[in-house]
Amino acid sequence: MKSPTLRSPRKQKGHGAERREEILDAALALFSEKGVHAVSTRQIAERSGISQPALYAYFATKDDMAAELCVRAFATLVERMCAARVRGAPTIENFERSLRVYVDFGVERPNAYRVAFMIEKSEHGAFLEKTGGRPMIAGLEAFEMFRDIVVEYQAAGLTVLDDPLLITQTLWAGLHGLVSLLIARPEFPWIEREALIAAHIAMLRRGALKA
Amino acid sequence: MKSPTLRSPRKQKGHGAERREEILDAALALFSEKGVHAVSTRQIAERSGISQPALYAYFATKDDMAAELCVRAFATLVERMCAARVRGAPTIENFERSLRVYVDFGVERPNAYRVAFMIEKSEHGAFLEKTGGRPMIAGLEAFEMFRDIVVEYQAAGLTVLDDPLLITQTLWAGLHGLVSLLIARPEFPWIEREALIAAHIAMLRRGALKA
DNA sequence: CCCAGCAATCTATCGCTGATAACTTATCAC
DNA sequence: GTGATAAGTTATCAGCGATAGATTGCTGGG
Repeated sequence: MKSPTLRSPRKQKGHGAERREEILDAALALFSEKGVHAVSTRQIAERSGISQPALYAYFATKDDMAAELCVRAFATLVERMCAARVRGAPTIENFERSLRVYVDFGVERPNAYRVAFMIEKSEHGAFLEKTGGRPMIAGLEAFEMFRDIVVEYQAAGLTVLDDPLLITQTLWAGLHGLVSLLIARPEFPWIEREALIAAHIAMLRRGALKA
Repeated sequence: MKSPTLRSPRKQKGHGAERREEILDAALALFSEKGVHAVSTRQIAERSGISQPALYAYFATKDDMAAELCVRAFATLVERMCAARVRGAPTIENFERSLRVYVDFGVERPNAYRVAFMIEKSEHGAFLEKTGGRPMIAGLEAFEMFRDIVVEYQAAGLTVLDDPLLITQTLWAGLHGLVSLLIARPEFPWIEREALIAAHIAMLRRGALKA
């Protein structure tokens, strides 16, 4: 008989990948609640129903868990941007829709967004090294998809500038600013969010596309 | 009876406020080298030439040191924006110059910028609470100066939109995106920095001002 | 059936962190 | 001198991420 109140009921063999998913589920929930930094490996272990060192059988470091979640999240961003792209000719409306996909992703998946673009190397020793730069690479894939979209509009003669890389980096920075501030400073006296996002995207579009 | 006479400062090696400045100097140097998170209170103490607990006679927490440095840095930002403002009529060139002041500040004082806008509440427990939101308030002062500038251009009929707050928040987000990415992702394959900054500012200007 | 082997999980612990408590010393007022 | 007080110290705390080594439970060969 296994009483749930017993302190150390050894958890059964975790069937490999399933146990790993359980840990990721727990980590995702906690990270989303409190942010990566505020969550300890002991908390993740407790919610996963295993001991804290057992985590290290599945992940080399705590950052690795965040990195894994981040990579997965970015896969969905690329997916969404790709979907938004195929079903639209290069028009102003579709351009803004593409930018909107990016903003929505960041607002909906703040912790994935944080790990990929807002966490700094210097902040925890060597995050980029520890995770092999995998979140960054996943983020770059999204960036390249973004650039491909920009190339379409530039080829159609709709852009103010000619260098697609310059346009893409500038637009990306513009979008990132809004997303990261909304994530990092939710308590700031923002005007109504929907209006702000719409106005921001419209401003970027006016700055990037002709008339 | 308690005499409210001013007490002469009984100072030892570190003459009161001087000691405090020594600590801030050490902290600033270390923070700039490695980033706030990567510096421990023991390192700061060692460079200050005192024991680690002695720091807590001058600062309630480590975050307090960062906050103090941040507030000072922002005072210089407001100063610079103010200076750039008084000597310019509302023209396109002067508008871009104002935006440029902000970007230059962020690039030159990355650690102050980080503490004010890139560090999150969730990242270290309760940074905002612990520091009484002082860095945030200092940042808001800069924001308000920025809004005042925007109001000038709006009053001169140069802006595309009418709501100064909306314009300011949008422009600010656009600028923040570039600054924070340059700070957080220096290893990203950016195009040449000067060209990027100029193009970014020009894009924001096109999006915000009429023709 | 039993038991060796092995992988998964445990308890215990390391060195580090930020922060606090309690003791000591230097400098002042009287 | 003699307390009082400010400023430093040493010793210590709880919590962190991560590691070492003992221990449990499953599994395949006899």
